[in-house]
Amino acid sequence: MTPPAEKRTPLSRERVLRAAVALADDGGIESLSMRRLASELGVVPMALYKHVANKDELLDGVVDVVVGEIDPPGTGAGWKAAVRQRILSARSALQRHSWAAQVIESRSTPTSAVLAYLNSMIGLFREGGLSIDLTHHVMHAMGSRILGFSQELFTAAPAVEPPAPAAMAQLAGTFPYVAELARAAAHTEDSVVGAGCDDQFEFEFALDLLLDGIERLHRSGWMSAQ
Amino acid sequence: MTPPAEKRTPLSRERVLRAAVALADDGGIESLSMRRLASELGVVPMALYKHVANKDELLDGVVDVVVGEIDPPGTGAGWKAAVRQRILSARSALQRHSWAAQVIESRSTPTSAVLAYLNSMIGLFREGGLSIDLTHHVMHAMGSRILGFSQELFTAAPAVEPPAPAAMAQLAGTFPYVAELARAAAHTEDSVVGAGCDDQFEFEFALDLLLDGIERLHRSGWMSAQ
DNA sequence: TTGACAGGTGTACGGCGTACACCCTACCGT
DNA sequence: ACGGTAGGGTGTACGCCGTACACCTGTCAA
Repeated sequence: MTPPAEKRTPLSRERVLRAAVALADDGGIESLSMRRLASELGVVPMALYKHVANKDELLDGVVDVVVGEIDPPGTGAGWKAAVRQRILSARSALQRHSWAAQVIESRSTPTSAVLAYLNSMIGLFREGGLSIDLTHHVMHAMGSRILGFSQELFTAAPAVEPPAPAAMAQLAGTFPYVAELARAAAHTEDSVVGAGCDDQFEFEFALDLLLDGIERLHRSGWMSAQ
Repeated sequence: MTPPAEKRTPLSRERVLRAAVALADDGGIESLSMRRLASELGVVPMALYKHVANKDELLDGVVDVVVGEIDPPGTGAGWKAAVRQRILSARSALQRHSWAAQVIESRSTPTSAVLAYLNSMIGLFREGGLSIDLTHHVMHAMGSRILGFSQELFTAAPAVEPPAPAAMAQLAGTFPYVAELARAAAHTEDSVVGAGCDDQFEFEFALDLLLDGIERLHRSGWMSAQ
């Protein structure tokens, strides 16, 4: 009995993927289910399967969306600066979608967008003059950090609870070194409120530690035993 | 009607955790469900909840089991050798349970076994003479590698399929640098059949890159800007 | 004897991914 | 004008998941 009404714009793979990213952005990755995504799009769950083969492919798709947000490599400057800048760009893309790292890690096979990114990254090293041999090992050494992963031990939410007064005392007794380090980190909180550590600083510290080491190996003409 | 029969030994938290580890060891992490675990133990699913609060706590428990397998720190030698050896021990524990890295990463809060491990790791640096400041940033820089994580971009199963002849050609066209690197890696396969890369070598390469950089910073009296 | 308690059971609910059969609409060549 | 085909949305159903809740049973202390 409803008049023709405005006919909703039909689904499309792209619309599905964008909605999936949006859904994960607010609500976290665990709220991205086929059923919820469908209802978000005002559609029955099975309708999605006309546009993505299954949930795995959906996840591959959202990974491609996120990776697509990484800036293209800059020009000029040396390989070191170019690599550094690109990785920081990747990191900021990952930070815009806090669930993305976890999803990328869960994939067993790289999507072609990821391959394209890796390809251009390898290119930066090679065109910077690094040998294939060194470039190969360097890619392994950088690992997922190349995609901007922080690789922290625990993403932790202690941002919400300060140190907790009593817990701190017990910590000091059982894990004195951890406690000492936590205290030291708390002092340096010239960053935001009580977040503890300056993630950006830590990331760049680690990144530069690696890049400097690589540069040293390169300059000394390092190569693996035969 | 069955006679009293031999009464099965009752469950216990430890028996549950051991069975969970065994179940994940063969069958992978996705085959570790409360229901399957229960049936493996000849018991009804809800029985498990008398020994673990919920699945999250079960996972925390299995993490503790795995972390408990890491060798205690060695004595003598310098901090660098001690750290190196301990991390390699952690790595071998993670390799014995290939699902463990993924599980540890999925936890949002460190179990106390992990904290104990971290504590002793921090201790190695501190007792080796590194400043609190440097130790702090170093712990961040090492990140999950401290637990033996490989941090490869993709664990990939290309071990089962060699390079695939046709795919390789297309790869060369679209991603020339990736292809070049893949070819280079394939040459060096002095390791096993066609696995491609020597994971152990790559891990130690990255580890030493970091440790050498850290040692250099330490010797030069590095400290963060105030 | 009683009663508390630890530990195993059975039933049930709501969520998940997705197989399969269906239907409706738009567009095609005749 | 007309039947055919195909793309895209639907409805139902299955088997899996984690787990809340009420229940039963055996053991041991008081």
